[in-house]
Amino acid sequence: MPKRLTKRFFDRSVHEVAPDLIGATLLVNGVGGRLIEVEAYHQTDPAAHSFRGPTERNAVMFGPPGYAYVYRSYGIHWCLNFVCEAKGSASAVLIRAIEPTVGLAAMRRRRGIADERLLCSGPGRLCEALGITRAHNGLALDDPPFRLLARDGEAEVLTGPRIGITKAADKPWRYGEKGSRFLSKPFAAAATAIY
DNA sequence: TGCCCGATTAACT
DNA sequence: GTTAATCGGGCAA
Repeated sequence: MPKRLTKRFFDRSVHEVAPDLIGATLLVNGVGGRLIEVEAYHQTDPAAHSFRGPTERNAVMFGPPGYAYVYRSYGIHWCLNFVCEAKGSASAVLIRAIEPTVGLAAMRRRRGIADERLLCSGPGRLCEALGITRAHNGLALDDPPFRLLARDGEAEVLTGPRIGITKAADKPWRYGEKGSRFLSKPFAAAATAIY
């Protein structure tokens, strides 16, 4: 049986946690799937919400690791992050894509579409499919409604530039499963492979 | 206070 | 390829 991820798993550099999450299973109230694509953000990173210090929105990022940071994107969508590293380092992993495996009917109903590939491929889309809202901000990742299971075996992970940012756009802090059709965008052919 | 810009998405031309 | 939807934060006035 796959191992549950605890708060200790997240108490490491965000750049170690991010690739380790690829292939792990995320369920919210029993609905979800396999993590396919994530991005790392750190307080020293100009693209991070925490870069300019704590605000009401990003307060969870400044707390202990192993908790969910959920924020409103473009005033419309929700986006889910996992807080990493020791309290105060204000780093987090943005969850960008999931391969839906459990609760397909619930996800299709929430998204209003049938196409499996588009159910959870994108940070806003997966939050809609999993029913994630502001109510999940600050909740522990090792307790219900969350359920996180370590990946079973190895994964081929690619890295490349993050999506949709203008600051620090050159940093290769996007991580994703090689060849997955559930990526929000494919990786460049020259993307570095790590395991 | 007002204005601009986003870690986005779907529906346009 | 372009644009609307819509809200929190940053910053100028």
